[in-house]
Amino acid sequence: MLSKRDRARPFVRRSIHNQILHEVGERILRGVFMPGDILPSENALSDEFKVSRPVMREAIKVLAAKGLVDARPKIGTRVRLREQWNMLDPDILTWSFASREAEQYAIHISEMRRVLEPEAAAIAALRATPEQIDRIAESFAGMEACPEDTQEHIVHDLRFHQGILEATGNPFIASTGHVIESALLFSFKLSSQIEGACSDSLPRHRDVLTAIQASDAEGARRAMAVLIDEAWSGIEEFMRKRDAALPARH
Amino acid sequence: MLSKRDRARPFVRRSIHNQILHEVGERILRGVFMPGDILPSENALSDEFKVSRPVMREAIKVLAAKGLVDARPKIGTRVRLREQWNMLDPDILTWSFASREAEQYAIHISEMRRVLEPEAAAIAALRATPEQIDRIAESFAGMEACPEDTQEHIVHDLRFHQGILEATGNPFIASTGHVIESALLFSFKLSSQIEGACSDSLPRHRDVLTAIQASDAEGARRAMAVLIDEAWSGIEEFMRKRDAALPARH
DNA sequence: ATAAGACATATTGTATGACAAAAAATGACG
DNA sequence: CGTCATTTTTTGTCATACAATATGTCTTAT
Repeated sequence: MLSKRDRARPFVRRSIHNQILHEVGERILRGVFMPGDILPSENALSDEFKVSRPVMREAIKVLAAKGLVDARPKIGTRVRLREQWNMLDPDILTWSFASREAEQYAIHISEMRRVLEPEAAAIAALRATPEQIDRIAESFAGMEACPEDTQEHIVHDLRFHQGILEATGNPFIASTGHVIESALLFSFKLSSQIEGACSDSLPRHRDVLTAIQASDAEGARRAMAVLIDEAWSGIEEFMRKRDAALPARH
Repeated sequence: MLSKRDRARPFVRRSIHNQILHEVGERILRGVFMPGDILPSENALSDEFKVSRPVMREAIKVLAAKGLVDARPKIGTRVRLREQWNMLDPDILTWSFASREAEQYAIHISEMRRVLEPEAAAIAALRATPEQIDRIAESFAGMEACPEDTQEHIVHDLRFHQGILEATGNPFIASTGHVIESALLFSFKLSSQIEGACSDSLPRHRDVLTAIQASDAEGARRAMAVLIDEAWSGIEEFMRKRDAALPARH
């Protein structure tokens, strides 16, 4: 039942509970279960997924914890309105990109990066400890070592940005790392669909790194802004190309 | 067992499962269970709280969903490192302010507001629909109607800021509303401890509103920055006063 | 006929007990 | 002494039963 999706996501999903959580969560994000809808009863769901009710309940409780649903006796489990969803939850971010509006989400996430990361870089430039700077520098070295558009490159890229967020010393800003992660994964998925056109973002990353090493807040802010803008226009270009190739979309 | 805390939090906690979730979550944030620690086994915990194991498990699963713990067979349920916690989760935000580092968290949250909200106001100034502007204006009217430092005033204040976040049209930015909420609740709790000194933030709010109504992005950005800075310096002043009054603080 | 109240009903909430699976610790054997 | 099987502990899963809750219906009295 989940075979296709399982192949797409390499990491193991140990527990049955987890598989079901992701399946139902994705259904909600994909609009199979719409906001305001009442989910099938726990019994019906546990029948459908061939699991016991406790397992089903654990999954539903987790969905409720993320703000996706609201369970009440006699009423049932209702899908909450989108405004109530905790879009910054890592799982919800993942599921978002399985929905039909994935590109809309990408646009919004990019906008959020544009708000957060330049400022984070500026703060990091002022506060980063030597160890934190080292970690950012190592990530950059890793990016240089791996060819762009490879899985490994993405990992280092992510570490680079996450390292900056953590170097702000602000745990709340650091927690937005998941947002950046999903953005990078999306751009990777997209760019792997089209040949060539690697934007070569290394010089921009270097600018950010050197500014942070020099405790140059203003420079870090600007370099990061340029980096994100370029990355985003690269993605936009991809999408335009793809739309031109496939004129009959929807 | 939970009576003191129950009195402090007016809203009902329907299910036992929920009470336990909050109790254990708060213990983790308070450092009773430290990162790296293994929680007592499910059986031990369900005994302590006098609940069945399924209920205990549901609570633990929710904690795991928020990134606080990681359960594994034979190993147990380990408290994850703080960097792994999803600090933007509404519950974790709430529990944070029950910890001894509440004021540190407040500082960090304020910094995050300083990053997010001015930009959000600028975006909202460009994109807000008439209905969204109406909602912001109504919230402002509500703030004018209620005396500062009342529960009602806080509610309208929160709606004001949340309305701006939603008016960005960006669901991820809108989801940061919980961060602002916890900041407002904290400042309310703090200011209710000390008499007088209402900072009178109404004029600043009006500045933001009029800028948004005029689609003046730059004006909205600056007005919001001023608003947050003033609010924060008010809080700082409170804390200084209190520290002066209670010199023997650990 | 209408309105108020009691009751049936469906759904989530909680409890109990048992077994499966996994992984670490232990002990036996080469 | 090292390697492999065994034991053991903890979470993972299942099955079933009953309690609590809120909706909707149905009865009854005015």
